[in-house]
Amino acid sequence: MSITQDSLSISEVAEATGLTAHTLRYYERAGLMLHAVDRASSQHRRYSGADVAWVVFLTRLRSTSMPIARMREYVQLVRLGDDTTEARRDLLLEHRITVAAQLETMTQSLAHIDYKIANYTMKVDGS
Amino acid sequence: MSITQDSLSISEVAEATGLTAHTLRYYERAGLMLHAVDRASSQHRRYSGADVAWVVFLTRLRSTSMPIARMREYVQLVRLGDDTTEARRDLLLEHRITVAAQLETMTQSLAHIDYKIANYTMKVDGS
DNA sequence: GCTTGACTTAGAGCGCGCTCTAAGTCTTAG
DNA sequence: CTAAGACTTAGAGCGCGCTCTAAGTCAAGC
Repeated sequence: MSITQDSLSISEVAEATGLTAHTLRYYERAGLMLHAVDRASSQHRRYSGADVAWVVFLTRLRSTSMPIARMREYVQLVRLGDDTTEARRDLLLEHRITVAAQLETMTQSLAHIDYKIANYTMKVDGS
Repeated sequence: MSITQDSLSISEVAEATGLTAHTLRYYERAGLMLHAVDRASSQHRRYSGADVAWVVFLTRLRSTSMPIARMREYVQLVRLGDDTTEARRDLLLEHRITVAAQLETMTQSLAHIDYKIANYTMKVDGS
């Protein structure tokens, strides 16, 4: 598709980010892109490097379970420019707290699961 | 409700586990309990200590994102008794792998988010 | 000119995990 | 005897995050 060009097709971005083309369109519709993605003359989307970097950032928020609606709030702040720096930081800080709690819970649960695994292994291996 | 009695009502278990009574009934219907919960003469559920401990274990599996269907598989193995020890261990080991991956991804995403927070803080605090 | 295939859109559909509703039962207090 | 309140059931409904469908457009290769 692209030879040596600094914009990518939707399927290339899907490939690069691990999202599907469907999901990329959905994210754009959901207002998660900073601006509408550029189009080729064919009306096909052409993602810039910055677009891709942004999508990757979105996947980081998602992988930490930030809801789409909250991500949209963040995007809106970014769109508003430098005046919202503090608000953006606060939003991320708040999110950070919930992520840390999640990690804590998961880590503890994993420890309990590991304990169970160890017991089972004793039963299996031991006489 | 219970004075000094070793069985708990559904709302007490809800309180103790952080689940709702609705969810507790749902879990039972979904086949996640080792056996139907005992009933008082009023037909109200009476959870034993072991029942509560099991529910807590279920919440550990859920907090690590194990799907309900997979949890049900595990429960079925437990019901089948000692012969399934190895199968149960394998199921937990497999789950362990996905949880570890999740933790890894989340931790990395959190690091990126922290980096952003640090940048914002510099902008806010610095001149 | 025709076919193939990657894309486009609007909008419907889906799977999951709850979450709630409605109607009924039982126990206890007044 | 009545009313309140905690429970019961079967089954419907919901919110989220995709995921898919159908019909159409466009560009490239034969």
